[in-house]
Amino acid sequence: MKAKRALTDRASAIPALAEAFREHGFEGATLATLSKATGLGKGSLYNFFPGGKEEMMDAVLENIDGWFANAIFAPLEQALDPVSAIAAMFDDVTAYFRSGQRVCVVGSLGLNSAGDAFAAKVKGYFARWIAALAHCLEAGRVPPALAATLAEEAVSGIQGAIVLARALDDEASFLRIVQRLRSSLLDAISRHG
Amino acid sequence: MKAKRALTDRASAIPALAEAFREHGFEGATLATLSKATGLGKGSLYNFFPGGKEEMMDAVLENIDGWFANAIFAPLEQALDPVSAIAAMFDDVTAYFRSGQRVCVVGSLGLNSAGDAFAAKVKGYFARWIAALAHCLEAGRVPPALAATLAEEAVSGIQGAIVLARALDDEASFLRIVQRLRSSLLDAISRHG
DNA sequence: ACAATAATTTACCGATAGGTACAAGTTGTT
DNA sequence: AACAACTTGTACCTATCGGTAAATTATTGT
Repeated sequence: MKAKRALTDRASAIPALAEAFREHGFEGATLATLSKATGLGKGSLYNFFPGGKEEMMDAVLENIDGWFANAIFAPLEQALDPVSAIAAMFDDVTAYFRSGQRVCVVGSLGLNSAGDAFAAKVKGYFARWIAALAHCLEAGRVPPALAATLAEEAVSGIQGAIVLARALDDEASFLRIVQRLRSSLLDAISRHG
Repeated sequence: MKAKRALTDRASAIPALAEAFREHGFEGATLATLSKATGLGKGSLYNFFPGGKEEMMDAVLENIDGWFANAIFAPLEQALDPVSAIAAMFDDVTAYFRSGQRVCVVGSLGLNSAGDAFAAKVKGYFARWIAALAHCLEAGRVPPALAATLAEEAVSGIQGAIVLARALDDEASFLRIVQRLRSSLLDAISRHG
């Protein structure tokens, strides 16, 4: 066998990398930081990610995208039960972002020029999220135009809630804002359904 | 006379510093970057800001806070004409953030650990904005509880709109989101006024 | 005109950045 | 046990980081 151990170890380093990038940003996360976070020496890090920090961040984004695709996007796109899919989305997102104390790596990447190299992935992540949510709302009989508006508003609103909760160091504000967004979407479905 | 020229030149460097910090973040903005952005040599920069990058960022935050206090917070707190104060706020904010293409330095500071040193100022900025907006809504006869909710939602929503517009590289989404927030607040006033 | 003061340039500092090279150690397979 | 493939630690590289020191060049009030 050839790559089995390599793959599992590379994969198991990614969550730690993600956490380091989350906390320090792409520029702020030094190789020393990443080494400490993963418990891997610099040599090992470059063995798994020959492309350096950029490849590490790429892997992190891939990993995040995979998680969201599986946990969030797929249920929305499937839309078997729009109401509970959306309810689940808000629950999962609240847990994922630790009530706003955990930064969204993807969102924060878009904010400074260090993230230019990842612009396409950042764009794809948000575009897919919004599209999936809009589709789910439409499945709940919300008119397309309103569905698009609400979806955009919800995804944007979640990002804003993270920024605010971090700035105020107050997760209650995150919870309030997200709760309102949730009600707004579910109300729309129950109004039109 | 002693500090006259010093003060004016220091002050005139601040907008350029702000733009550099906006684009690259605190860690990402190197002294070389800041030097190029301001047209001042490293030595001159340290002459005006002996405390280095941290003092530069402090000055930038002070400057931003001053601008917002004057252009945004004061009219809201005064609340002579709530409707036009809020309408003006959205206009000014849209122009200030260039329809979401310009990052909010304060918000982005809160996102990574590099901003820990400025946590108090970041918190104060958002707290004052929300309080001022809530006060203005109350002056428009919106009940206190609803006013607080709407104010929080609006400030958070603007931050989210910036994140999303940057991520999608689409200022139209910023404009749509902010337009909806504006309507939401003005409607609340016209409903209760 | 002149001394005092402020601003800028230049050169420099140690520390650390991201990244590479490679030898030594593990590991699984036969 | 032997072998190749994979993994890891160490040492090292150059560039640049934030920051400093001192010399030089305007400005300034008197």
